[in-house]
This record gives sequence, structure tokens and C-alpha cells, in this order.
Amino acid sequence: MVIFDPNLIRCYFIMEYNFKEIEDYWRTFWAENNTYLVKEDSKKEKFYVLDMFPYPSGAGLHVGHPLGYIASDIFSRYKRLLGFNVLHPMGYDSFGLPAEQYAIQTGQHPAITTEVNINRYREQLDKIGFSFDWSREVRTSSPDYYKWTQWIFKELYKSYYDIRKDKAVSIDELTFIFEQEGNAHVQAVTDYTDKFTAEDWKSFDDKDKESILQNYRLAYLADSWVNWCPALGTVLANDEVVNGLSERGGHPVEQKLMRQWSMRIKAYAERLLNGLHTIDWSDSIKEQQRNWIGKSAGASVSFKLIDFDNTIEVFTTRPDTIFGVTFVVLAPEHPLVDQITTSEFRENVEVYKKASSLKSERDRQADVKNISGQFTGAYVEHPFTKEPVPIWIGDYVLAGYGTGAVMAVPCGDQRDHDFAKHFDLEIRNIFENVDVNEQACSDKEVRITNSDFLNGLIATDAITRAINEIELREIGKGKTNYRLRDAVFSRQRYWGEPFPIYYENDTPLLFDDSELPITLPKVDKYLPTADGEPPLARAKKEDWDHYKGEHMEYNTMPGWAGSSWYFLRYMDPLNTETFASRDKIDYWGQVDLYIGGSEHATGHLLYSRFWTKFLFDRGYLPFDEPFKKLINQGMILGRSSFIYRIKNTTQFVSYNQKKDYETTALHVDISLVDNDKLDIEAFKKWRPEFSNATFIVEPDGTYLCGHEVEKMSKSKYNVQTPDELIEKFGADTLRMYEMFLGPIEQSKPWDTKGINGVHNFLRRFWRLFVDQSGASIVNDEQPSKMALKTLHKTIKKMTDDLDRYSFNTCVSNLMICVNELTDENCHSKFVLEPLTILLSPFAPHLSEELWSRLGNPKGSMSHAVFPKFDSKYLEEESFAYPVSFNGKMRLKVELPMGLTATEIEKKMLENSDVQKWMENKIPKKVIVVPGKIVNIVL
RNA sequence: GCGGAUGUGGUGAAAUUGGUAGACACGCUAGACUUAGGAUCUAGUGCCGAGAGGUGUGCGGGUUCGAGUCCCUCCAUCCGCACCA
Repeated sequence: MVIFDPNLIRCYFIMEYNFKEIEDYWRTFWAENNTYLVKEDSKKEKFYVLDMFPYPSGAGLHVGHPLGYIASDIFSRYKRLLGFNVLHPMGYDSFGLPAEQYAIQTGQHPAITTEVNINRYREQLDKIGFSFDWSREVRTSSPDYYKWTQWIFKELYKSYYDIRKDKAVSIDELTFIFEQEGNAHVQAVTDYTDKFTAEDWKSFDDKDKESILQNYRLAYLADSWVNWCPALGTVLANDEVVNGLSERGGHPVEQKLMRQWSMRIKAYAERLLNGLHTIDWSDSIKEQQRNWIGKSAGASVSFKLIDFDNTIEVFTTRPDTIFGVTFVVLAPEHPLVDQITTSEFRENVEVYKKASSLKSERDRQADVKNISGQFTGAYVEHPFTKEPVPIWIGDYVLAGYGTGAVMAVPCGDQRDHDFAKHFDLEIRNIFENVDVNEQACSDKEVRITNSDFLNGLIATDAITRAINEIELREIGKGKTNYRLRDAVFSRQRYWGEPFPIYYENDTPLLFDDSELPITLPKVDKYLPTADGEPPLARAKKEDWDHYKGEHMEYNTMPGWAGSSWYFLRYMDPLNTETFASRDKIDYWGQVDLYIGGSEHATGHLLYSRFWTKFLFDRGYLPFDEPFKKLINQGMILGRSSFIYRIKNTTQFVSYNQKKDYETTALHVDISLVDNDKLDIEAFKKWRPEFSNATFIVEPDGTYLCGHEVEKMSKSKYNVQTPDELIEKFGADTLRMYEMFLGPIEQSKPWDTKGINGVHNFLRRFWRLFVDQSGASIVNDEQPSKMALKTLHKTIKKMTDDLDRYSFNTCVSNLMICVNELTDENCHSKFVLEPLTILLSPFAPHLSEELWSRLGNPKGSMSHAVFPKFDSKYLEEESFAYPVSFNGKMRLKVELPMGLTATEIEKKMLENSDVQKWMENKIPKKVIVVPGKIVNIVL
């Protein structure tokens, strides 16, 4: 029947395990036969395995990237073998800063850079043998994709959060209510406090109406504090600011209030918190999200300003300590500061405000040691005692958190205590029998005193009592506060999604759905304009595909816009009518397994939960949590090598001699270093500026490098690419070695030392099938009892370990199995065939090759059936009991299985070896755990 | 300062519910073979000790017949951060 089977032809040429030939063949086979193409199939149970898609950087993949992809690929293949219809897609998060930076430097359009990088990524990924369905690839920077990102933005813009319904609702319902009855009875998430009637509303012009609606929309324009770098003309992230200067270029950075798009994620704070109970994520990630959302219960209290008709509102978690208040501190940016500052202190306040505007938020918070602040000259009235309380400003209070104002209780809060000590302010003690002169007291069990109606109570009771009293006297109310802030959604960048927004009369207006996508216009340069407008402001009118109104929105969306919903697009990537059709979403549902780094704990993972909940509210999704199960793969760290340059010279000193000199450490490329020894000539070639450098070496003439484990990065010259390892050992070896390194969730330093062990294993696996001459040695004989036991033990361990994502022990199990089968000289098809299936998720190329050599019909084994474990092969007749005396293991005694505890005890005490250890003593107690252990207490 | 995680041989690690600590690999030592290789095979390898044996999972306590595993105190390292009022 076989007319031409390339497999068979190849058999004659392969004697050794020739991974290159095998991997090339099967890689091509899979691609040509669309082996991993997947379609919706209502007859099959679905399983959705997702990787966090990469940003295609110019540096290509390093060995850390594929770690998670390999794990998810193994799991996908495993689930396929179990009969699931597996969705396992891949794509690119292809908007981002590096391509834009490159464009600024070279003028090359970021789309070109991105295309080149994606091709390189694809090439590298293909070599590793992943079972991705590439027909579903998505790219966030493709207009076909970001059309729908813009569409979701529009939906957010057109929605507000109804507190009574506890969900997002169309803004049309809100305007309808405004027209009927004004906003008096509206319960929506907003900071807007003004009241208006239906008549008022109708009298407003469109611009006024819109500026009110902005306070309700889930995507809205508002003034936000940002790190503004005038020289770069852009806003910077906190970690792009170092000591008040931009990381790039070292330009000054200041805090500036800017009109920005924001996302009202705060509306979802409580649901984001509660949803954590319904998903299978690690406790540490959930804890990080909880801390980020930062729910705290307390009270907001109004302090009346003396000499002004106004109040300062503070939020406190400890309203019970209100009688200990001796001053109030405002954030320097607090809007009332200018108004209340007396002329006497105005100059100092201005100086202080200027100084804190130059500090980044992070610097302000990290610097605990330096206490700073300034008195404003103004006072508020204590709401209970009516005493005047001085108002200070201090940059330990943040404008963005709570109300930007705190009531300071130096006896109960250490920071307030430090502030009081530093400025010699009063510390009033309200705690019974506690000395607060040197230290604040935060013990909640201490009784309160000097506090009127709170005297004698402990914190928990006093908090309730204080809130009651505060509400009774109408000076405030009990309140839940969240640390979570609304997310700023504007970026002054080119390489991101344009907003589907234009402006008329300074009012934002939406483009129609039919006009989407609004694509990126071409620009002459990728830099901000001279007057600080974003790069898109450079585009000519005619270069926009749609241009409306007085001007377009010139900001672009942040990186997390596209990544907040990409997992939905994989379900239906080519749909032009909707972001994904409802029947496909219904079929694929939630992501069953999501694998990615924990660095996204509070960014991407929170934003995509937010968007999912929103789309659920608006009826577009049947679920409101995107990722059912999450695994965070640990980071693979690089091992960097260092050489030591003697200061102000071109002389380098070897590691062991460096203590005698003043040196600076220099990263050196790890490819120039072998076993910590530097190849000096290669180094000189690598860094021509040091071609005349001299080296102080060790007595044996070698130059020893120092080393350190740190993040893998191009700038640290410690990057190991998968390509060279695949070249040397093959993809199957690389896959298994990455898994063998350790538990997937743990971070670990990269070290290729052990890779030979894994490669050897695959060769031994090959040797079970093929002899030295290249002939098959597989037979049809019934396997021995031992061999069957080995097989079924392995099936059981593999199943258990895969189900708990313990990929490293899976590799060990396979090694043990091959060691045993080699010792048993087993070549039976009835053992080797199921074993090949067990191996196939890990080493798919080799497995396919062996599978076809076993005479299976031509085609891929990816839908073979995972072998079933049968406990009958594992039954033992006897067990070697470890016998302990007083908990110390001394000897083993073999006994038949199935004895009762009493029988075991009797036999043990009769045993002569056991008696030797008993030294004629009478045991106080004998513990018998059948099938486990015997412990004799003397 | 706060929050989270982790501490087991020379190295990566294993031990799923408290029950034989160190599986599996790397490395190292000795030997065999040889077409001299980054090959293969055999034996050994936690530490101390010639041995019997002792000892051993960051330190110190505790619970238990029995603790790497549970509880308390402390120490170290890594990661994150927002002085969160």
C-alpha cells in the first residue's frame, strides 16, 4: 500500500538521534498539514490555554521568554491528548515605546521596525516546536485589531456606573434621568457633587452638558497630576524618573496638572476585590491586587476653616483618635493651599510647593528620613473641641490619595509623631497608661482617654462610636476609601492607538462606528511639537483617514489598551462585524489556563479584569472574569560576568586581586567568558577602545571574572538566546531542559551546565527504539511484569504531576522510566508506544518520529489518546517497612501486603533484627501505619 | 518603613495529606573501553568518623510516637511599593 513514504526513506539514514533532521522534518510537516489549526466544535469540550503575548523587541527572544510558552504548550498538548478541543493562540503586543524611540533616532516608521521584529520572533518561536494555531494570530498595532480597541473605548465613553444596579449602564439612560428629574436622585460613581434640576439641565448648552457628563463617563477627560518632562515634551512613568531627572537624557521633571483621558476603574474596585474569590490564582498575586485596590474603612471628617467660609475634608481610618488631633496636613498641591495661606507665610509656602513639584511621587514616598513641611498660617476648628488647629503642608501627604488632607494624630501615628517632633508641635496623649513622648502608639487594645464620649473604650468600639457621633453632628460620615486611582489613559506618543475622538468647541465628540478604525496618520517626525503637543499634532489634515471638527485628539492610548482584551480576539480574529462573534465567545468562554510573568500583577491583570467586567455589564460577554486559572512563571535570571577596571586607567585587574585597587566593575559579554576565565584577545576585539588595555592576571596567567545573578538584558551582556542551544542540542532538548530547571513558578538563574543530562536522556530514549546500525529493535513481545509496572507507575506520576503543573518532576519521571526500561532491556511496542505519547507534550518532534516508526498511520500523533493508568500493574506482594526506634529509622523489614496493624506489630517484635535494636527493653508504644512505617518507642 | 516570596549537598532540585530527607540531573572522584569525544559504560559521592556510629533541611524554641512539612521567636536573601492617613 505504501507507495512513497518519506518517513521510511529517512529511516535508513538515521542511526544516531539526529535531532536536526527530525525537527526540520516535523516542523515542516506540522506547518504544511495545519496540524494545530483549531475550529469550534460543539461535540468536543473546549480548553483555552493562553500565554501573555510578547512585545516584539529588537533584541529577539532570550531563553527566559519561552519558559512560560513551553509550559503552556506542554499543557495544551496534554489536554489535546485527553480529547479536549484546545485553543492555543499566539500574537504580539506590538504597540510600544522602543519602536518609537528607534523611529525618533532613525526616521524609520515604527510599523516597519515592528514587522521586522515580529518576523524574527516568529522564526525563533517556530524553531521551538509550539503547537500554536497561527491562523488566529493578533497584533495590537494592526488597524483590523485596534479598530475594536477603539470601539471598546467608545463603549466605555458611552457608559456610566449605576450604583444601584451595581453595573455599567448606557449614558443615554443617565441623560434621560437628567432630563426628567435632574441629578438629585442619581446614584452613580462620580466625584461630581453639584446638584441640578431637569430645568437646569435643559437650560445648559451642549458644552456645559458634556462637561457634566465627563464626570460620569467611564472613559473621561480630567486633570491629572503627571510627571512632565518639558525637554522631552512627554509624561514619564515614575520609574522613568530618577532623582527628579528623566532616566533618558537626564532632563528635569516636574509635577504638572494635565488634561488627560482617564478610565473610571475605581467604579469597579469592590467587584475587582470580590471577583478574586472566584478565580484560581496564587495567593500572592491576589494579595498584591488587594493591596493595590487598598480598601480601607473609616470616616471622612470636615474641619471648618477659621476666617474662611469653607471646610477641609480629611479621610481617616482611625476616627477614634480624633481628640488627639493637634494639626492638619495638606498635600502641597491641595487646591485650598493658595487661598488660605497668610501673607506672612506665602513666600515660604511657594518655595515649598516648588520644591515638592520637582520631586516625583516615588521620591516623595521613599524618602522617609527627611521630614519636611511648612506652616500656612491658617487654622481649622476642631469639630468637637472647637479649638484652633494649625494647618501645615507636607509632601508626605499625597494629592492623589483620599482627599489630599490628613488630620494629624501624633500620639497615634508614627509619621505624624515624627512630623510633630521635627516641627515642635503638640503631641496630645489620648491613650491610657502609655508613654507617647518618644513613639506613637498604634496598639488597638489600649483604652482611650482625654476624649470626651470615647473615654474608656478600645479602638474597635471607639471607631463605631466616633462614626456615629460624627454622623449625628453632621461633621462627616463613615466611608470606605480605596487606594486604587482611576487609570490615566492618554499618552503623548505616536506608536499607539489613536482615539476615535475629535473636538468641536473644545468638546470631545466620538467618531461613528462606521468610520473606525481611525488609523495612525503619517508624520514628518515622531517627536512632540515645539509647543509640547503630542506627535500626532504634526499630521496634516489630509493625512488622517477621517478628520473632523476643529482638531483631532492628538494623544494615543497606553500600551495596556490593546492587551486588555486580546484574549477575546483570538476566538474570532478575522471578524469584521464585531470584536468577536457571540457564539464563538460562548463556545471558548473564559481562559482556562493563563501563563505569564508576575510583573503584570497590578497592571495588565487588573485592567483586563476591569474591561472584562465592563463588557460583561454591557452584555457583550457571558463571563466577568477573564482568566480562570493563572500561573506566574518565575523569571529566568542571567549570570552576568564582570571585569574590573582600575579607576582612571585602561588596566583591568583579575577578580582575586581587585581588593588592592580602586576599581569599577564593567559588564563583559558572557560569550567571551568560559568558567569565569576571560578570553582577553576576544575581549579586545569586542571593545576596540580597550585594544591596548593591560591586564593584571592570576598567578596561573588567567584573568578571572566576577559574576552576579541579575535580570537578563542586552545592556548586561548576559543574554542567552534559544537559537544557539537549539542549534547544538535541538528544540526538544531545550524544551525539556527549561522545564527541568525547577518549578515553573520559581525564578532561577540560567545555567547551561545541566543541558547535557537532558540531551542524553533523549538519546537513551531513542536507543530504546533503534540500534547502532539504525535498525528498529522494537518488538511485539508481551512486556515483562517489571516493564509494565515501570510504564504504569510513569503514567500515574505524569498524570498527577501534569495536573498540578509540576513540569520539572515530569521530566524526572520520564528519565527514571527510561533508566528502568534500559536496565530491563525492554523494547516491547506495548510499552514504548504509550511511553511515546507520554513524552510527546515535552519532546514533540522526537515523539512524532518514533510514533511514525512504530508503524502508525501517516500523520501527526497530536490527537493520539493519552494512556490510562491501571493500578493492577502496581500491586505489590510485600513491602519493606522502615522501622524506626524513637523516630530514628534503623532498618527495613520486608512483610507481605495486606496485614493488619496488629499482625504487623506482632511480626515486627518477633523479628530478630528488630529485637537486636530493642536491647531487651520493653517497648512503651508501637506505632504502625500499614503500608508506610513502623515506629517503636522505647 | 510597609507588603509578598524564598532559605534543603559543591550546583539545579525532589519529598502532593506530618511517616525511609536528598529522587532525577549536573559536577566531582576512581576505573573500563576507545576510531581521543563536549562519546559511552561501571562504581562512588550530605557532613564528621578507619569503623561501629554520630550528625544533618537558615538560627533558637515548641507541639507530636514521628517535623523539611504545623506553631512561636529571630536572622538572611530576593521582589514589589503607594510614608495610604
